Order: sequence, then C-alpha cells, then structure tokens
Amino acid sequence: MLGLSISTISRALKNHPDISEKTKQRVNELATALDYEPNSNAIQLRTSKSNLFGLIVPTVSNFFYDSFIASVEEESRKNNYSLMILQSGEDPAIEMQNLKLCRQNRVSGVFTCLSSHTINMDAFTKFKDLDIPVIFFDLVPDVQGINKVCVADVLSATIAANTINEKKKKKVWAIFGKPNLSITKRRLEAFKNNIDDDIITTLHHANNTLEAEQFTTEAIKQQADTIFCMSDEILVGAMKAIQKASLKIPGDIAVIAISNGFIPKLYYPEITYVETSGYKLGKLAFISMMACIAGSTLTQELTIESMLIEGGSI
Amino acid sequence: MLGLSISTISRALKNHPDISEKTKQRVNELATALDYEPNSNAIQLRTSKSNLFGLIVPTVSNFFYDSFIASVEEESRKNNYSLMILQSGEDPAIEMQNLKLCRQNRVSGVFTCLSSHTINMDAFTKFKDLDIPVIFFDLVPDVQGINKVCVADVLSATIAANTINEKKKKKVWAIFGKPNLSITKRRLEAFKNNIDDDIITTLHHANNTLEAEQFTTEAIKQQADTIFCMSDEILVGAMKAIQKASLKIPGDIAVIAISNGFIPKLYYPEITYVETSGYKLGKLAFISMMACIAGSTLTQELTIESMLIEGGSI
DNA sequence: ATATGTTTAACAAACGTTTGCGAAACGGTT
DNA sequence: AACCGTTTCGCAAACGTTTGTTAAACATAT
Repeated sequence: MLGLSISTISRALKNHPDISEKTKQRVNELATALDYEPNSNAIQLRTSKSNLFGLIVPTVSNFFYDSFIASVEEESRKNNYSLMILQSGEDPAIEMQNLKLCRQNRVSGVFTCLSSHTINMDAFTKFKDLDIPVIFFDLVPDVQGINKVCVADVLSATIAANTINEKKKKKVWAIFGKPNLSITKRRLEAFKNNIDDDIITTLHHANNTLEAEQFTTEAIKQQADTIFCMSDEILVGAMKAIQKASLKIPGDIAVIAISNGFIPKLYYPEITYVETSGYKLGKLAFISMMACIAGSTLTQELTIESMLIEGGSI
Repeated sequence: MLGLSISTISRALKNHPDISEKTKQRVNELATALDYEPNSNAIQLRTSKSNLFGLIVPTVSNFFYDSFIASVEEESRKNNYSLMILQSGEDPAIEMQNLKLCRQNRVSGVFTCLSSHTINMDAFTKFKDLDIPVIFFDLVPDVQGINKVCVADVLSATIAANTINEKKKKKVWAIFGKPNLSITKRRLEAFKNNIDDDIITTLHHANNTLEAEQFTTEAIKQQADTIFCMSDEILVGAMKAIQKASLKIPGDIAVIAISNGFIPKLYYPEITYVETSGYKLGKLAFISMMACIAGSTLTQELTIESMLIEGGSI
C-alpha cells in the first residue's frame, strides 16, 4: 500500500536508523490505521526466542500456588514474557505431558513444583541439555545442581518453636504434613530441635485437613495447650476442631502456624503465623529465572526469609 | 540421516497414508531416538491455528478465579489447547495491553472477566471483526450480542431469601458488594423481591471485607438474627465480627451466603451457602468457547445452576 | 564530468512446518 | 514391449517475520 518492501516496513516499525523519519512516520500511521499487530509466532520462529515461560503446578486452585502464579505472571508481563499455565494434578504422567508441551512451545524457561510422587528426574535433565532453565519451587527435589527457590523451612519452624518456648507453653501438639515430603522433614526436624525439652511435645503427621482435625480433637481431649500447624491445610483442620469444641483462643488453647497468611486472617483472633509468602517466592523465582536467562550457569538454591506475624492466638 | 525429504518426514510423523509402513517406522524410531519435538511456532505459523487461549482475570489470587482457571486449564489441556494467563489487576490500561498480547499471539479465543472499571468495549469489537471468540464470565458487561457465562445471580439470591423465609427469621441484615457491579444489582434486586415482607430487612453495600465486618458488628448491636452475605469477601468480614462478638452460630445469629464453597467450610458449624461454582462456570465457559470455534455464530448467555448447600449456620 | 561518500531502501535467505502437485519406481495386464 | 494403475516419495511454495548484503539515488568534492 505504501510501495515499500517488507524489510523496510519491518525496520521502520522497529525504529531502525537506516529508515528515514518520513518513511517511518508513513509506516507507523498506516500500521495504526490498519491496527497492525505483529505475529508472535513468526517472530518467535524467526528469532527462536519464545518469550514464553511454562509454569507447572499441581493445581492452580490453592492458596499458596495462586499467589505464586500471580506474582510470576506480574513479573513476566512486565518483562515482556507470557506465561503458560499447566496443572499436573499430582499425576506424573500428566507432568511428563506438560513438560513435553513446554518443549514443543520452545519455552524460554519453566517454573515447576514437583508433585509429591515425582521421582524420575530424566525429563528435567533433558531441559538442561537443551539449555532451558528450570526453576524448582516450594516442593523441590533432593538433588544437587538444580535451581531451587524455597521458603525457609528450617527458619520458619525454628521461629515457631521459639515463639512457643517464649510463651512458656507446657504441652504442644505439633501437626505436620505428609511424611515423605522434604518440606515436612525439614520443618519437623527443625521444630523438634528447637522446642524446649521441658515442653511436652508430640509430633504427628496428617495427610489432609480431616486428619488434622481429628488429631486436634484428640489433642483437646489430652488437654494440650498449644497446637502447631505446619501448613494452611492443617491449620484449617485444627481450627475446625477448636471451633467445634467451642474453645477460646488463646485462653483455652493456643495456635501457631506456618502459613501464606490468608487463612490465619479469617479467624478472630487472627492466628499467629510464620509467614511463607507465595508472592515473595514468586518474585524470587523470577529473579532466579532471569539470572539463568542472562547466562548465569551456577545453580543456586535460594530461600525467602520468613517472619512471625502476630495475630493474638498464642 | 534417513535419506528422506522433509515432506516425507512430516507425513510419516503424522501417519499419512502416502507413506509406507516401513518408512513410517524408520522415521518414528529416529524421532524418538533423537527425542524430536515439533516446533509449535512453526506449526502455528504455517497452519494459522494457534491452539492457544488467553484468559484475562483481575487477579489469579482469588478463590473464585483460581478454580475457574483450574477448570479451564483442565479442559484446554484435554482438548489440546494451551492457556495463557494474564492479570489485569483492575487496571483498564493493562487490560488493553493484555488484549493486544492476545492478538499478537493469535489466540484462538479469549476468556475474560472485566475489571469493574472497564466500559470501553471497542477493544472487544475488534475481536469480533477478527473472528476471535470472546467469552465473558462472571462480571459480564451489560450489552447484547456477546457470549456470556455467569452464575445464576437471580436464582442464587432467591434461594437464599427463600431459605431465610422458611426459617422464619425476624431481622435480616443483607450485605452486598460494590453497588455499581451488575452482579450486585441483580442479587440485590432478587433478594429484595423474594424476602418475606414481614421480615425486617436492611440492605447494605460493603466495598471490601473490612466494611462487611463493620456492618456486621452494627448488625449484632442492632440484634439482627440473620446475616446474608452476597459473596465470600463479605462472608469473611461477617465471620470476623461474629467471632469477635463470641456469638454462637446459628443460636445467637444465623448466617447464609452466596459462595464458591471454600470459605464456608472453614468454620464450625460450616456456613450454609448457595453454591456458585467457579469450577462449573469454567466448564461452561469452555463449552461455550468450543461452540464458537466449531462455527456457532449465535451468541449465547449461559448460566450455571446454583443450589443450596446446608452447613448448619441457619 | 567523474569519483567518492552517504542516505535510503530493496533483495533474499532463513526459521520449521504443511500440503498441493508432480514424478519416479514398480507390478501387472495386454 | 508398450501401457496403465499404484505406491511411494520429493519439490516447492507458503505462513510472517528478521537481518546481512547489495544497490539505487542523491549530494558533495575533485
């Protein structure tokens, strides 16, 4: 329409110095008039730069992951990347399928949270061969030489234990998650090591919210004065039991949790918790990703600081 | 490596009848050996079929949207589509930017939930011109000729009102959301029209959780016997106030809400609510999308049924 | 008028696929 | 031996960009 070649158009639109101002203006005017939008597929094919991240998560519908995703999306968009979301639903087969999709889409990198069952790391070594950075977050595998970002498990559990110590509690029921998760192991270990010896402490593993409720009911029967919850999932169960028993917090029983922060604020008094922010973790994961893309080869293991948020439940 | 042309490889991999079984086998073997993955960008460029959906939402971190997203992702993946997530954060400018991104990526369709401030529909008519289906969900604009999927606002509010009627309540505080949202208007209208005349009913608008808490505190002071909450956001505020006042549910005060179902189950007794499932809405939105892609030109307005889930709070 | 330099823009190849069309190769029939 | 029908595959164009290289056009200096 302008009697110009395609290459001239291309250069004009990208403000290339070879093109005269007059031509640039003509091109830009027509482009906006025609409401032109460049075809990302063509660009990505030509440049072999996809500007696309894959994000694999067991499920989006989870109060930790959703804020993590929100955070990563925000940063990605600001940095001119798109985000492809994939749920694996704890199914290793789907996880493999999702990784394949990432490869087919030539993603620039992938953020992934391993489903608890995943053990086979072969699929991920493929990404290393292809120079596609992979950032593991939250539930990270127990191997070396990969990029991980995690919440500070040991620190969080330690803070929680110390808080209980300071409050001079006598009898604590500490409820943890699935025993095979590394996150569980680390938190349990740290809690056990830091809780005062003269506090009667019992450790428990709940596989879900309901089990946590049952343990808490038992704890109430045994006249425990404090419940420690390793996660939101467990906190929800514990609170159910406490409300059921019509106990006053913190008078009848104290509660402290490790949490993202949403659930604790639903109750009155708000639950005192050690914050492990999905949002902050997302930011950190993104920084780590960008470092990889910038060419950093050293693999890093990063953790976010956690801090006590007082809510009046202990 | 096989002495075959590119076109033969392409056909062999897609099981084209022109290619002999022997060749197909040789090709497939080498493909898996080399761990070949087709380049989506090239395919999409060539076929001008992106198999990509855009999903624009104010924020991912929300107990309604996250389940909606989970649902749409699930269906998309099963149907061989990818999902690009974009958050607009209630900002119309970002919303425009996100729409632009969708166009650049040549999405096959977009699911969108309008931020409350969005009024300018021009951007969306562009999609209609380009034959890119757009499915509006949840907060839908008040115009004709577009595809919408919504929760059944009128029905939900009616069910809630009728439940209150049946329980012979005397004094109801009904708390609604932001007054300018169509969703608020519809629910308010339906509630008002269906609540018994002899029940003393006051209607309120809370812009956020805190305001809902304040209204509820006032309601308690005024000795209301029932709180109706239009949404989870409001329910959370109401429950804060009730717990603060140490009232028994449903003895001292009854509660009923319209909700996705997650929040009501956090309390004991669980809150009775009219379910408006983000998950189901996602399924419906996807069905609507697929109908558009299949060529359906008639625009449809679909709603999901809602039903009362008894929890013991009224 | 010729040579030189500078500005401006066109040509063409490439990215990795798909697909219509044409062409070998082969077997079987007269 | 000539013909025909199948089977099997290769050629080449196209999708929409980017970018190295070349070339036209023009102005300036000799």
